[in-house]
Amino acid sequence: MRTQQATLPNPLPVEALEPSATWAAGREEPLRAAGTVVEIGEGQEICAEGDDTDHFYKVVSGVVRICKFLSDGRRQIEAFHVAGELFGLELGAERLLSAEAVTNCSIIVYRRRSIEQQAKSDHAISHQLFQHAMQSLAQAQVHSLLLGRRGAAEKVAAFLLEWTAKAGQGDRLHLVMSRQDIADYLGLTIETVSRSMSQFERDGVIALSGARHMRVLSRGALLSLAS
Amino acid sequence: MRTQQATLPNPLPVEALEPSATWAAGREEPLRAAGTVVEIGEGQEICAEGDDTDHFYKVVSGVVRICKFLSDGRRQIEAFHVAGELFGLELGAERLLSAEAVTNCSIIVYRRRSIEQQAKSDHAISHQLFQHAMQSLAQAQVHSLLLGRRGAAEKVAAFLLEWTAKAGQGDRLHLVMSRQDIADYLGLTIETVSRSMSQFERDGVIALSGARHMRVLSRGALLSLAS
DNA sequence: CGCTTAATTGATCAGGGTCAATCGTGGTGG
DNA sequence: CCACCACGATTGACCCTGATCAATTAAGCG
Repeated sequence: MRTQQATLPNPLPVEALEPSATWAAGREEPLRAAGTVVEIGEGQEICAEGDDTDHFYKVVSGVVRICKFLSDGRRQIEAFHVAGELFGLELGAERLLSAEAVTNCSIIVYRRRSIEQQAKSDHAISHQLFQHAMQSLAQAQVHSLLLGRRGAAEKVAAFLLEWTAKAGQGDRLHLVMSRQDIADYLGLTIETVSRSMSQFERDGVIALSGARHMRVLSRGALLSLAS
Repeated sequence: MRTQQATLPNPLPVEALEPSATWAAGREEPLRAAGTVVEIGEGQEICAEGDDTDHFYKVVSGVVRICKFLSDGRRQIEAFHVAGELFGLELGAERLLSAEAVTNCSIIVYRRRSIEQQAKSDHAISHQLFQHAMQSLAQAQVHSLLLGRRGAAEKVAAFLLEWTAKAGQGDRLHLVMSRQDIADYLGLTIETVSRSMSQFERDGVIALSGARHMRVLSRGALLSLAS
């Protein structure tokens, strides 16, 4: 009874908690009712480290970043989440990570207690939560791999590929996040990210039009850069 | 830990089914007798990238490393697993990561299909799988943080702290893995790991006796190094 | 007791961080 | 509508940490 999601592509197939063909019949989307839609402005905090974990969320539209602030002021971005993805679900009583809106966002807020209650009796829900956890895990592992891999160009190339898959339209790509966000996600500085991009442009791999708009001229070059 | 020899179909203990606990509360092993115990020699491969995911595992004794081999020969270690921990569970049909025995190991092999079957009817099992996934996720996030954080000394200090917690006895610590393993886990080279340790010793933070055995003289110093 | 492999140490080099200046873009108000 | 401003991004110069190359030293192990 496992879903037949063979290899997981980058845009996570989180139909979780949505009425799917399999489960919808006879079961009127209980989670939809359990959640409240909320609008969040760009840059606003959704939840913070230390908060209690009595809620979790799903992105309806926009992009959310999950991050950790270190004692010396540095910030590490653990993940970005796009429409359809869950976030903010943690085991402990206190959050270890915070979440912020990269863009204006519309999100659904779920009460953990009530979903937890339903998960006990409704196997479809617990299964979907499990799927979510495993997919987040896979994504976190890919991220670790990315961070461990030396080479600034490799990292930036991998990042661009990740986002052509998530948010690319043909060869066009619009990055909604700042260079600082990218740097904090890749464990680099904004200067290095910027230099890598400029180098890609000089090499004819991408064509920038403004800092956040570009065309991917050679996907193959990016792929081989990202090894 | 607990030894288990039984390989018979699982007579599930009713008491293992959910008490009033939240999903955060770890429960006793509902998986107990559903797998077969296997012995693995040091350095042996347990499963490899590309294998199909029809089994997963639990460490009974010894230490296992989860790793990814890159095209250029570099190796990245995603995680180490010790007694009691599950590993090798993936959503896709093909493995993205491989697992190897760091030391001689005793592990339990579970058939994924059959556990999935049981999880459908036994909420305790699906609950435990979910817990495992969430815990692995948290661990992967900590690892990302470690890799993203610059500073060789910070990384090595954090690694030592991690293992004093996992395998330390008082101030004594025996590392079962090679410098290469440590380096591949931290995204450093063996030389840099070695230099950091030597520096710690010069600073009176640790006292080495052999490469893999040491006493932690100043836990506080390690904590502040790891910030 | 030698042989093999792991670990340490040293010398050098380069990738990327840091500091600083400049450019560009978008937003605001005159 | 345009000038100005503020902030983000780019570029350059320099430096420093950690990688690389190479040589010892230590440690297991038959």
